[in-house]
Amino acid sequence: MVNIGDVARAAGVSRSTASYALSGKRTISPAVRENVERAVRELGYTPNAGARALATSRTNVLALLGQFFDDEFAPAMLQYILGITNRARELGFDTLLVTEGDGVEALTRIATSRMVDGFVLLNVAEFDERLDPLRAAQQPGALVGLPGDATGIDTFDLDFDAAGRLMVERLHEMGHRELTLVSQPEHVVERGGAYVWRLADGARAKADEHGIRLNHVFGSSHQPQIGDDLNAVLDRYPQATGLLLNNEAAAAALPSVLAARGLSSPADISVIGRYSDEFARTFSLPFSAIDSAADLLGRRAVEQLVSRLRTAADASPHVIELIAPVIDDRGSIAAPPPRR
Amino acid sequence: MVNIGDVARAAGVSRSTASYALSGKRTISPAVRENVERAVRELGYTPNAGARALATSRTNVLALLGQFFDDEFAPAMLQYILGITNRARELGFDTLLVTEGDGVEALTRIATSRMVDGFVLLNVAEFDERLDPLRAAQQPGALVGLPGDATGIDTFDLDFDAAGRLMVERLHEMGHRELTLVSQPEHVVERGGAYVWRLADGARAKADEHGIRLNHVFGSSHQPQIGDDLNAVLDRYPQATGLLLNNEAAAAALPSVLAARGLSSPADISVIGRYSDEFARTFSLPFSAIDSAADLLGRRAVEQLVSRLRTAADASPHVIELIAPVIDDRGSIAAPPPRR
DNA sequence: CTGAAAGCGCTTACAG
DNA sequence: CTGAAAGCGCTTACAG
Repeated sequence: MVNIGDVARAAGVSRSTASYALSGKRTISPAVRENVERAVRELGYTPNAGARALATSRTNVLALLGQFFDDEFAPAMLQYILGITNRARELGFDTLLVTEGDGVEALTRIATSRMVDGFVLLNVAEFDERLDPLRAAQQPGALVGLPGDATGIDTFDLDFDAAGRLMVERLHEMGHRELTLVSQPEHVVERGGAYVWRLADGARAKADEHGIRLNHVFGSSHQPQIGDDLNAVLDRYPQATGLLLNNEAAAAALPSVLAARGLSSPADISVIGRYSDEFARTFSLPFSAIDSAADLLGRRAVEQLVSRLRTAADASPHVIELIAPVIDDRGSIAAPPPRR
Repeated sequence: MVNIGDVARAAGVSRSTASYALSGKRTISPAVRENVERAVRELGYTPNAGARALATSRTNVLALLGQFFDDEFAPAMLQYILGITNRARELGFDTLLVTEGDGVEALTRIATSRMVDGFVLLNVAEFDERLDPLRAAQQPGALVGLPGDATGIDTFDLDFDAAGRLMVERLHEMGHRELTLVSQPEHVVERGGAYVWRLADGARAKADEHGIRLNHVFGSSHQPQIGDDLNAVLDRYPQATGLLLNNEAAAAALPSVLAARGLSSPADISVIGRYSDEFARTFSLPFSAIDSAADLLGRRAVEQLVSRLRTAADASPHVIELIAPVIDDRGSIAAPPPRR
């Protein structure tokens, strides 16, 4: 394989001059620079990544630590992943995707072997075991998902509290008086999936403010159970005129359930979901929904991480950035039907 | 950061002895070995990945080159990715996920910088531009997806020809005489998505063999267009009693379409899809389907790649492994309804 | 069974 | 504006 010595020889300069000509870290005479660049082109030279990492203590690689649970909605994860890998590349970084079950072990292994310059953690839980090892690591990190204690780590998430409030507020404006919220499975809550209760608490607060009755149930993550769950909910709360879905599987299942019951939205029932726009487009879920902002959150996390890498690691204070919820209107919100 | 010199000093041996004690590449007296192991534990030593890569020319990292097209079904990709990353880790490798648009440029960059020991290419097309650079690279590769010319590269794919045959055969057994195949969008074909015509050709051959009439249409990749497409197909071929779906979006859209038309499967129409079992479970698509075998294909590709890394690169002949299609029976296949 | 030393391919003070 | 040399942290012949 061609190395910088080959380039230097071909250009008739020393290895250090070749290196400087490429990095631009000191002034090089135009003639020499051109010779070096030509040699690079002709020989097809690319620096050896391992050698460069050893010399500079920089790898230009970020680690992306995912967590994939059977009872959460895996397909949604891809949006975060693509946002992160694409933005990282734009900023000059490659991405190591880490999916092993033991995130603590993986993080420690990768941090101490200095394979990466920084970490992005996905699907962060209320008490996330990966956070202390991350704080102990030499490399900085950024979180997608708000933990109970984000001290010392840049954090990005959808503002789920505001999302819950917004859902209720919008339906209140249209005149609804009773709503039902379908959340992720209770397992997700037990595991520390704070976004579930943050949205529920926000919805509850706003409902109380307006004197709206809010029913709250946990739905399954897969069909056909979630279909049964939805039918049960509709049976149990017949007076509810609006459905809030913080559960992607519920959004995917609801069209069939409504059709089977001879109901349509928004004529019979208003619906607001919370899922990514890409997901809605792929399945064309006909429901207005708060965008998960998966792509945006992933990109923001990478941007912050890289900016921290390019300055002194702790130069700037750590941020918690909660994205304001936005409803993509797909026409499933209207006034409730006349009282039966 | 603690290095092998620190370990050696703490154990009272030379750096080479410490290294050999850890690698087991030569016999070490038990006492010395224990001293070294204790030092490693106490100091929390992990070898520096860059230094090791430089010394050994091995990174223990694989590159996973994805291609994500807007008109194919992105969520399905995650299954391949997870199969690959998980199996790689089991075999001692981490995975660099590469998603940038220009796969040729990415492959060349990563190969020449020696960031990885091998490549897995996803979504390989009939004339895939990444194959020649892969053949030119120092590192071996494995493909998921069968190209027109797989010379010199290990290749894994579902046997789509057999899948098309199996779909038709199964419906023929039940007495169907006219079927409609809904494929991916025509754009996918134009881009070289050979699996589309391989399945269609297989279905066509088997249909001809049995004197079955086979209609073939290309469906959209997103709703609501795919819903319209399905309605158009049902209007246009009213005599067809079986639907073959080589299009995930069609499978996701069909339940609503059937419900809206007052049809049910299999009573009114038999349906066979082709998608991953996980996808079916997440959405509980009620249709029998040939499993994409995404997880299995990803794992097999990694296993072959790693075994090639562990022997001489070209020691064994290259394989083309086509996974035999298997139908997951979900009860959507039955005899056609009595002639209207 | 163990150690001293060379070498992997870079970058970057140091010296001119 | 440029070069000779040290050093990053490993592994592995070479020598004993």
